[in-house]
Amino acid sequence: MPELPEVEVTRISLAERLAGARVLAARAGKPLRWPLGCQVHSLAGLTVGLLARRGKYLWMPLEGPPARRGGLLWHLGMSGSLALVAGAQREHGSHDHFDLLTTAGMLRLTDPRRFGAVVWSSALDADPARRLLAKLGPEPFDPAVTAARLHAACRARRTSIKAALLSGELVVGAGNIYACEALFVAGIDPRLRCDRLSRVRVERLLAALRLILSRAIELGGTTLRDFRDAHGMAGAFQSEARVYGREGMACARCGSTIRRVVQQQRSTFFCPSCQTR
DNA sequence: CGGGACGCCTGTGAGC
DNA sequence: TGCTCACAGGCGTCCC
Repeated sequence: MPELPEVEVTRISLAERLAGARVLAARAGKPLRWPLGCQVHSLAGLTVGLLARRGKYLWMPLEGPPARRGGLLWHLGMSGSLALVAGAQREHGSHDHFDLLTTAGMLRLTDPRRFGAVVWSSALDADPARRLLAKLGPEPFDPAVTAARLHAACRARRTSIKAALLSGELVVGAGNIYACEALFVAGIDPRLRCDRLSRVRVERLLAALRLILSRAIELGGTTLRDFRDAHGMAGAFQSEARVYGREGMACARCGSTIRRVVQQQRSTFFCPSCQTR
């Protein structure tokens, strides 16, 4: 589910509520992608700081005495979501794999496929957090990301532009939905080799990506099935998708039939007329 | 070294 | 109705 917009929507819906809250207890359910890396009871007594996002990860600082302080790095995987759970619903279900009971409510990670993770790290720039974030590209809204720099990065890669976007090494944040949608807006064939993109087309792609990601955040993300923000609200971007999931349907812009191809084991949707090589 | 396939895990919908 | 198969929002690891 969660690409950058869904993770950012989650962050926004949680940050103010949790800031300053005290951790009362924690509970781990079935194993997630990586082990937690600390004892659940060692989290009690720490104070939640301001939630931050890096790529599709959330960083939750946990303040306390120097020997105990650190934070939790969260990832929602394919099917994860975070919710502030009301008191009456504290009984956990079979897909609820991590609970953080705080003075501001209970934060619960629900993740049927368990590709997500919650990992303790003593600091964001210490392992294991440092290692997990080490290969991430720059944030798409970072002003330091310019068309010129993105173009230079593109010229060094021979894979398809779709695969390059998904890798998160050019810029982080685009997953399968937003990579497809941004390439549609930019009018670029997803099969085009990264190093063949002209400077002007890279400029259009960067603008399209920023437009799509910011619009998705405004709309509360995309809810295909599971995604909810921390208050249980579904996103609405799915109704603005122009190509993703629309194989065989008419392109809203030109009427051509939307196609699906497979690139690196992932579906890619595109309009064969609007998107060119 | 870059690039692509694999595997992790569970649920769902389509087709027979 | 019940079975099997394809596919699903991510990403670290392995192999060529």
